[in-house]
Amino acid sequence: MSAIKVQLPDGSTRSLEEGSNARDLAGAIGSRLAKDALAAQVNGELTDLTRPLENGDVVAIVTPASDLGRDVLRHSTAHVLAQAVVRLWPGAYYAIGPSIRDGFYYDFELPHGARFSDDDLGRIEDEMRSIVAEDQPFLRSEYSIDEGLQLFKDQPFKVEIISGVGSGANPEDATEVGGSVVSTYSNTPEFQDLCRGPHVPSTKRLGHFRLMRVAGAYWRGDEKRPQLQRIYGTAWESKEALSAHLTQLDEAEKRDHRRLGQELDLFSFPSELGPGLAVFHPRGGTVRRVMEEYSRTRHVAGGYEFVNTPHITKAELFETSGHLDWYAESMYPPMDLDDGQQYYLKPMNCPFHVLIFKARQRSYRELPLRMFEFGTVYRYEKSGAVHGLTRVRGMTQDDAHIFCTREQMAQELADLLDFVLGLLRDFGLNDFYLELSTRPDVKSVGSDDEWNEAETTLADVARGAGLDLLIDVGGGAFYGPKISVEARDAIGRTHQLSTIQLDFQTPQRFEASYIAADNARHRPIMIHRALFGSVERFMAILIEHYAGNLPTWMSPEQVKVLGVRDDHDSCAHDVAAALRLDGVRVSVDEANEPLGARIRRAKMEKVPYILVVGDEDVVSHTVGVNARGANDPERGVSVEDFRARLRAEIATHGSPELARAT
RNA sequence: GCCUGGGUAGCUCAGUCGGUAGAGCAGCGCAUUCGUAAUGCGCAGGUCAGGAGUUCGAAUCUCCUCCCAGGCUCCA
Repeated sequence: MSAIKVQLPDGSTRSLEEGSNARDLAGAIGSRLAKDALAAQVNGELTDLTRPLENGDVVAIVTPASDLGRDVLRHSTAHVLAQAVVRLWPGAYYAIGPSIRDGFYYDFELPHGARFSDDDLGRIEDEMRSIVAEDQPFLRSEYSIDEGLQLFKDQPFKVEIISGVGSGANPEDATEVGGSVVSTYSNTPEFQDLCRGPHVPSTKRLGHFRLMRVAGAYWRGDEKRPQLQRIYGTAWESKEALSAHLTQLDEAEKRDHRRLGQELDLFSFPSELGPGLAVFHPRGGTVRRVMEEYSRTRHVAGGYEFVNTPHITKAELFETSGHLDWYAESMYPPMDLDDGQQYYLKPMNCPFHVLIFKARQRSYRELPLRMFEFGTVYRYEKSGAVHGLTRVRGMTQDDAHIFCTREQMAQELADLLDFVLGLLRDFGLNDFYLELSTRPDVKSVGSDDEWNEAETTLADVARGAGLDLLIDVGGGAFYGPKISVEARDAIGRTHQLSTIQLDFQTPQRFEASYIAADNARHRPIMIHRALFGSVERFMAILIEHYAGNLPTWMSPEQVKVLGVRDDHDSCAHDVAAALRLDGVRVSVDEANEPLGARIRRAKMEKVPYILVVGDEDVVSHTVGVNARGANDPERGVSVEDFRARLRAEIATHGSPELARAT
C-alpha cells in the first residue's frame, strides 16, 4: 500500500494511505477533530472533507468555530432553507443562497404568484429543523454544462446561471458553479442544488440558526429584472454563539439613534413635513450647535474661509456642472417661474463655490483657496431609501472646496487627510481605514489621463497615511475619484464618514482659472471634502457610538444640580450659577419630588454629572457627585475641585466613560 | 420606486367573535421635604394615520392615499 504525505498548518507532515481524504486525516490527528471537522482547506482551496488528497497537499481542517467554518455551515443552512421551501411550496424556483456576514439568505420565486409573509418563517423554520433531524448527507456530483442544463430545466434561475458560466457572460457565476464543470449537492433525491461547495458532511451538523426576515431582492441586483423574495437567516456553530448574536442585535437596537433621538428629546420627523425631513429640538439643537462650533474653530485654524450660498438656483448651474445629466432623478423637481426659468433646490454646494472663485480674477498667490460652508442641500431620495438621520432628504454638509494648483495638490491632500483624521479623533472616533474609489464604468466625464493622474495622486496620499487601504473599483463620483475615511464604532460597525474627492472636471466645465507667475491663465484643480459628511448623519453615528452617552463637551445638558430638601434649593442654584460662569450647561431640579425620583430622571436623560447638595454641603461648600457610568457617587467634593475637573474634561473632550468601557 | 410587515393618548403598548376606547409612564393639580435609579391621591388627555366602501353597527372586514420599519435598487 503506497502512502502520501500531506502538510498541516503548523508545518508538520502526516503520512496517509493513498486515496485518503481530509476526514481520514482528521481522524488520524484525533477523534475530537474528526468529530468537529466540517470541511477542509487544501492548498488554500476550500473543499469537502471527502475529496481525496494528493501527495504534498497542504491541508487544514475547517472546524465550526472559525470564520471559514461558520461560512460553510451558513452556506449549508441556506441549502436546507431552500429544501424546506421546496417541500412547502412544490414548484418554487430557487435562485441563489450564499453565506453572508452573520448568516445567509436564499432568493425564491413561489409558484402562482404566491408570496412569503412573515408568518411563514416559523413553518419554514420547523421544516428546516426536521431536515436537520433527518441527518441528510450533502453529496457532491459533477456534470457537464449540458447535463446541468437538463438537470435544472425546471429551474429558470439555475439555467441562467449555468448558461452564463458557459458563455462567460457573468464571471461572478463562477462562484456558484466552478469553471466548466457544473457541480451539485443533493441531500436526498428530492432536492438538488447547483453549488460549488463545499458543504458540511450532513444536515445534523447544522441547527443553531434562526430565520430573521423576508425581503424583496431583484434578480441579479438589477431593478429592471424580476423581484424575488429573499429570506434572511442567521446561523452559528453553537446555541451560545447564536444567542450571543441575538443579544448583540438587541444591544444595537438600544443604541439606535432614532430611538435615542426620541427618548432624549433630540429630534423628530414630523409627518407634516414629509419623509426624511427632520426637526431638531432644543436638546438636539444644542448638540448640533456644539458640533458645528467646534468644526468652525478647527476650520479657522486650518486656513479655511467661510462662505454662504443660497438654497435654490436656476437650472443652468447644474447643467454646467453636469449634475442634471446624472442626478436629475434624485433632485427635487424644478419650480417653473414666471420668467420662464426653472429653479432647482440645490443638491450640492460645489458649483456655488466655483462661482465664488470666479467672482473675480484669481492669482496663484491666493492658492490654495479653501472655502467652507455648512451648506444645506436637498435630495429627493427614493422613498424606500430614507432612514432616520442617516439618509434624509434635507441635510447640512460640512462642505468645503479647495482650489489649488496641480503642484500643490499632493501636499494639500496629505495635509487634508491629516486634518480630517484629527477632527474625527476629537469626536472620539479613532479606529479608521481608508477606501479609494476609482472611476465609474459609465457615469463619468474626463480623459483617461486626468483620471489616472487623479487616482494615482489619491492612492499615494492614502498610502502615506499608514492606514489600511481598500480599493472600491468604480465607486468614484462622475467628476473624479475619492478617498473615504471609514471608522469603526464602539460596537465594531463601520461607517463611511469623510470623503475627499479630487476633481479636474468642474473647473473646466465652469472655465475657472487663475493667473500664474508666468502671467498666463491656468486651470485650478478642485478638492471636494466633507468631514462629517452631513451634520445629521454624523450626529446619528455619534449617538450610536456613545449609546446616547455623549461626552460631556457635547452633552445637551452637562450637569444637573439637586437639593436634597427644598431648603437646599437656593444652594443648588448657587452651585449652578458658579458652573454657568464656566460656560457649563447646567440646570437645577428643585426638591418637590423625592431625591431618588429626580436622580432616576436625570440618569435616564443621560446627564453626565448629577450634583446633590444637602445639609453637609451647604455648610462646607461641597457637592455630592454622581457621575454617569461610575459605580458609586462621591460625597463631599468641593465645588471648586469639581469645577476644575469639569473644565479640564470639557477642554480635552474627555470621555471617562468610554475610557472605562474599553 | 419595488417586496414584506406595521400605524390605537406626548411615549411604550393591550384591545377577544364586528357591539361604540384601556393600562403604565409622561403632563397638570393637591398633599408629601426626603442623601444618590420610581412618594401618594386626584384630574385631564383619542377624528383608533387620512379617505371611501360593506354593515343596523367598524379600531376590528374591503379598497385607495399618507407615514414608519426591514430589505432590494440608488446614494453627486
